[in-house]
Amino acid sequence: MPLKIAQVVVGLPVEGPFDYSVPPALMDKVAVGQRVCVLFNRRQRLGTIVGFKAKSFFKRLNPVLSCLDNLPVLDEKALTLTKELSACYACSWGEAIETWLPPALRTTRPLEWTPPVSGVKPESPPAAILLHDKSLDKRWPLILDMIHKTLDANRSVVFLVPEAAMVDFVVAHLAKAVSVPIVVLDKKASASKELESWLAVREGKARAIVGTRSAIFAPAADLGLIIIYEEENPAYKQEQTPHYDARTLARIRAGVEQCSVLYVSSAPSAETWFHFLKEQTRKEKWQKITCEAERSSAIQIVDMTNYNPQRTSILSFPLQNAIRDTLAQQGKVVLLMNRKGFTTRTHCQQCGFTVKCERCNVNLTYLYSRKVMVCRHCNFKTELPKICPQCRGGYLRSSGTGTEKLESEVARLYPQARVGRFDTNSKNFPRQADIVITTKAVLREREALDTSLVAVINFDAELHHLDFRCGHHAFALLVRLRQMASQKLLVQTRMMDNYALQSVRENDLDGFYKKELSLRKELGFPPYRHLVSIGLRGVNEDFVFEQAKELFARLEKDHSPKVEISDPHPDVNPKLRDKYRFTILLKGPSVKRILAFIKKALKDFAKKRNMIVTINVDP
DNA sequence: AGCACGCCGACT
DNA sequence: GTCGGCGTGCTC
Repeated sequence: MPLKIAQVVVGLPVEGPFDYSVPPALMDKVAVGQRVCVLFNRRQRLGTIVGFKAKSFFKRLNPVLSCLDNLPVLDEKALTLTKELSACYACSWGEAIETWLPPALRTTRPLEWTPPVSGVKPESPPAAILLHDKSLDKRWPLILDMIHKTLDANRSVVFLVPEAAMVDFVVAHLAKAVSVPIVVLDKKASASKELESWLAVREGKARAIVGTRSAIFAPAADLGLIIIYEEENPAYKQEQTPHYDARTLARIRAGVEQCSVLYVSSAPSAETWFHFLKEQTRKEKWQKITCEAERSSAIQIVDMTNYNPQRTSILSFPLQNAIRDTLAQQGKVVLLMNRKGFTTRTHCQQCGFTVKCERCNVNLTYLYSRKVMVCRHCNFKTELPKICPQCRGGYLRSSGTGTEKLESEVARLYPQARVGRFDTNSKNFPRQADIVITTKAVLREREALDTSLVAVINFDAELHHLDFRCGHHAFALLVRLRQMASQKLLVQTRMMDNYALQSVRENDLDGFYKKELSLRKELGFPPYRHLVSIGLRGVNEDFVFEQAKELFARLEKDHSPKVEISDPHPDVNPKLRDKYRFTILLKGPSVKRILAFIKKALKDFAKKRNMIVTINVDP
């Protein structure tokens, strides 16, 4: 029997596929992986053919209106990868495909393209390698060697970096060593430029690809190697739906393509470390390479327990001395602070009123440089009020230290030094400055900097998050900063016995992972068990909370003993952009199992107009 | 997602 | 009576 019916998925949160008839005129054009134009719910939409069948249960089928590509842009591997993405991150196959496609092809715009000549058979079996580099200079020869081997075998390389700002640095490194053209896939290019680069990859004209997270979908022909640079960076996880993790997708894609994965990091995530511990014993294909450092810089920990920054300075005396000594030797200093702006709280001394963002209910930060108050979440800006808007009497007083305040403090203490500031909004690093005040944004520049002294002003702020990964974040921060400092890393803290701090101090990196993994195991966190969060948000606080409680009751009803469900609770930021937010957290041994369970509960949970429900796997 | 259908309150 | 508000269901 002829297979006349096309199975089509669309980029909406609906399960498919949907059946469409194929008109005779399109009979020899349609194919699996082809983008098509279809009428879906009375509207013209982009669809993708994922299969064919002979008969449909539906009486009246709409026809496929047109084929958009001369040849299907999604091959079998892309279909498998997107199917997996939808299964692991709780979105529809159609949504996964639209995530895979470049924005220009998420429309019903037609495309003419020439397929690559491919079909290289892999010479060596695929491998997974963790390059744990305790030194910064030894990683590149190893990385370039693997790239050369892959390109020489006529296979392509996808090089992922955590943020767009690192692309140029990596491209510069590769350009010196690689003779083939390097193409960059990133979202900051215009849609047409982006499509141009994407097509160069799809047509097999570019085999060395550098990009951020989404480049994990690069349609590379004969993919041989995926590199995940600075693997521990949380930016590999997407913050919008679908909340995919490029590190996990790299493993999935490697399985589909039979290619190798190289994780590069000085402080690998506990999850990746765990995989290499476990897999090493099973398959020798998983291997960890450690680059030992020749030397490591000194580390000084300053106990701030009995220190009152109000009375003296936010810079402890040991830090002041260290800065003075470094400046005397013409060395460069970098000071880290996790708060931007001048002051972080402005309140009335008479009535206690605090200036807050009405949309997010958080204190506004005062930016001295631009003379405005700004919300760190929604970017709301307002003037600094002269008198208290509540009691109309008292004057407002500001407190809390940000990078701008620190800058003025440093300028006061070291009037002879050139002081600069660097954060996510800065274009170039102030290389001429003797002392640079910065946020974590400095880490993306670290390989190109020559810094003698690095100091963390308020290390404890890194540990106060309610995130189970904050121990590792603090650890990774210290490891990388220590590498950045040629002379010394200084840490101001009131938590002298914190294990992340201790293991960096003792240079006992393996010890950190042992401790971290045993904690994760004990508390039932990834990688031992998996978390899935259901987020509910909406304008009416009571309504959203009621809905969250009802969903919780539904989940509890057929409670599987292997899945733990938390009560609905307000988020860390309970109100953001005028929406109240609640979360239900589920914990269990398998992601797919938890998702199946959620799907069942969500199925007859009536969708509400004024509320958004999102699912986040291993948030 | 986004649109139609339907079931209740205040209007010419 | 009926206009239109939003809650609910469906999309091949």
